[in-house]
Amino acid sequence: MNLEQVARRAKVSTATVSRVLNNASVVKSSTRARVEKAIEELKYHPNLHARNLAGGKSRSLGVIASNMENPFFFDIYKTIESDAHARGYEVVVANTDYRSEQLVSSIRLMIGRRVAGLAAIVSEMEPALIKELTESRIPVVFYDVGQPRQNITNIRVNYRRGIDKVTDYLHSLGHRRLGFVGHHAMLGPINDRMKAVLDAVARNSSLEVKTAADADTLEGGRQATRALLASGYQPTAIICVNDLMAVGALRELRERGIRVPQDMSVTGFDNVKLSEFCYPALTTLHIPREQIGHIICSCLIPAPGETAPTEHEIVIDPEFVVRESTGPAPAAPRKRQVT
Amino acid sequence: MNLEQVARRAKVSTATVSRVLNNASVVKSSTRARVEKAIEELKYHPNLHARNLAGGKSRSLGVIASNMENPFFFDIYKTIESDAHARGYEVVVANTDYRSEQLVSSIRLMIGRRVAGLAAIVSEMEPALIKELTESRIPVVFYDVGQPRQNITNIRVNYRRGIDKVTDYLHSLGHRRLGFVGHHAMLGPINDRMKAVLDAVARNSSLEVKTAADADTLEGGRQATRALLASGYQPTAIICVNDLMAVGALRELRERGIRVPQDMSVTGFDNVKLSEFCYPALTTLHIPREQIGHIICSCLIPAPGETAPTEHEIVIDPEFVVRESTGPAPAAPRKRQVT
DNA sequence: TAAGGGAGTGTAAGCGCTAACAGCGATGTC
DNA sequence: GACATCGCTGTTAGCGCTTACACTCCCTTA
Repeated sequence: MNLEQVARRAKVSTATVSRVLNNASVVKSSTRARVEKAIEELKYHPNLHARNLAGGKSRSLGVIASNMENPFFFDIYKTIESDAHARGYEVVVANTDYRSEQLVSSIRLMIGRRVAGLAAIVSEMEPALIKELTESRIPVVFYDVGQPRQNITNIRVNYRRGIDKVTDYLHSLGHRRLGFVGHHAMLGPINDRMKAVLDAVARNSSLEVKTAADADTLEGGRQATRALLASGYQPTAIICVNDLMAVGALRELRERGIRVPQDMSVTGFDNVKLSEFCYPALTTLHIPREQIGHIICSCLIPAPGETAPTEHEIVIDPEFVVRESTGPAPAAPRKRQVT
Repeated sequence: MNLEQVARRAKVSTATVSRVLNNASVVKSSTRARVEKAIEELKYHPNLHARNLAGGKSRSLGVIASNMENPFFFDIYKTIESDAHARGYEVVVANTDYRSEQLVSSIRLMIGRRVAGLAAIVSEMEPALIKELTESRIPVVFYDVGQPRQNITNIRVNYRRGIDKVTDYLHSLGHRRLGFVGHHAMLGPINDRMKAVLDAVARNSSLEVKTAADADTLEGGRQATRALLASGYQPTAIICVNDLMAVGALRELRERGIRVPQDMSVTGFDNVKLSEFCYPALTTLHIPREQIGHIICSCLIPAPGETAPTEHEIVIDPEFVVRESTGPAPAAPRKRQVT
């Protein structure tokens, strides 16, 4: 089933069929009708590869994320997708599972597909990629990682500011022994969150902290919390690298009979929808995912009659959201509870 | 940057470059090295569209889901993706948001991409699609909807059996007034779940039920529950169409001061990971998502040296999982509580 | 009435790649 | 020494589409 067969059946040339497909208005309506009829009858579906090849363009965006299972990434993706659709673009996604070799192969794949723009919402990085991407001339937006370049825009979150709000708040509630639950991606930005905690502790000699890490999942949050407590360390507050893992932490604490927030405070990060729906609802830091999605799209899709945006680094300040999972530190040194 | 430029730089023909790219073993290793060097230096990325067009094949699968935000769909997708990767296939996804016109356009898109196989994990349907797909000769797997055909395999869940387990269980615990929280996709399979509840109630005159529906999200579950209770109806158990919405229901109940399971029992469906991590953990029905993913892949990707599978309908029996969210019906007619 | 122009359609040259086939030295065989 | 064989590489015809350009009517306009 190709253009030619449709053309033959409609008694026109392939060019005319192509014009109908791309609804160029030059086609006479009677001709158009004939062609459309033929298309319908033949159940013809244009070959997108041929189209892209011949057209040279692609009207599609690539989105690469570390872990789509985490609603944080998904929410950004969702926004990008709907913005892109609104402007007639397709979007194709890829997961990296926080592995940089996956990042590399995904980016190669996207370049191979000749996407019109590429968003990398990832925590891992491969330095060589920057050069490769620069030379590809494709508009790129990196979230969290990478460095701004001619065609590369960076979006960053001011983790330090965010984490400081959390540690200050916890400190003001009397917490002194902190725990940090992170995930396995020990690269740049995640470390930013962790380092921000460590720095805050370093600045204040009354504070201490211990860390644990596991996979970026509900189960991972639970395991990391288990590991943190198994060591015998008795924090009064646990700062989690994100909401998903915080919900996992909540579960582990509940099973140990440790009440939140009476016995232990817990904080998340991202302000994912789930953080309002879990119990207790999470104190967390809001990252404006929709806004990020919009920004990404506006960087990637040139507004009609406009040149590429010149802004190269955008910093976002997370907003502190207090809910139910934090409270005053328990007054007396709490006896370790066993389930 | 195309094959020809690489060929020129490496002083070989385009065919040889192509052979290197497809690592045909016939190329002399010294030649191969020269070509690889040229590829590296030119930062050459083969154009996938040209490749697919010329090759005629595609080694990619399409996966279409109603709502990737719901971990149920995502888990299946994840399994398909990893199986596909293991066999050297790419997978490209699309969301339908439960809208059948989106389904149609997504399927068209996939056909246009000439995917090697197509999985539709959707609850909505468009009858005309079946014929279109049959004629496309692409191997297709439908989950929940559609009818088996020459090239179409169907996977179904025996919702009736599952729901019966739930209603029987609730009945044995003394529940008589039931609520059902569904979502807006009022087509086939979802209705199956709802109809199964209605039928169970019809079979047993001591039971009554009232239904409400909203979006398939946490928030939707909460809203539907609110609507259900706002009517003044006082169920002692709420059966939710899936876990995600059940977690939303849990939230609404908590805010109203209705304790689960003491004042109200709640059940989910799917046994998504979240159902273990929410509070209280959900009584639910397990649907083996990984198994489904594996089945789909095995239907779509022909095993080497094997013909297409002949199995056309596969029925899955959900398994009942009792957790914390269900308990005996409250003894006395409960006074309506206000927050 | 002839020239000009626009509306609608056809022709054909690619887009970048693959793969069948051809070519061509070097080696082996009788 | 003639010839088949093998290992490697080049030539080239598409894959299905888009699009510049050419062309044909038919309608204006002077």
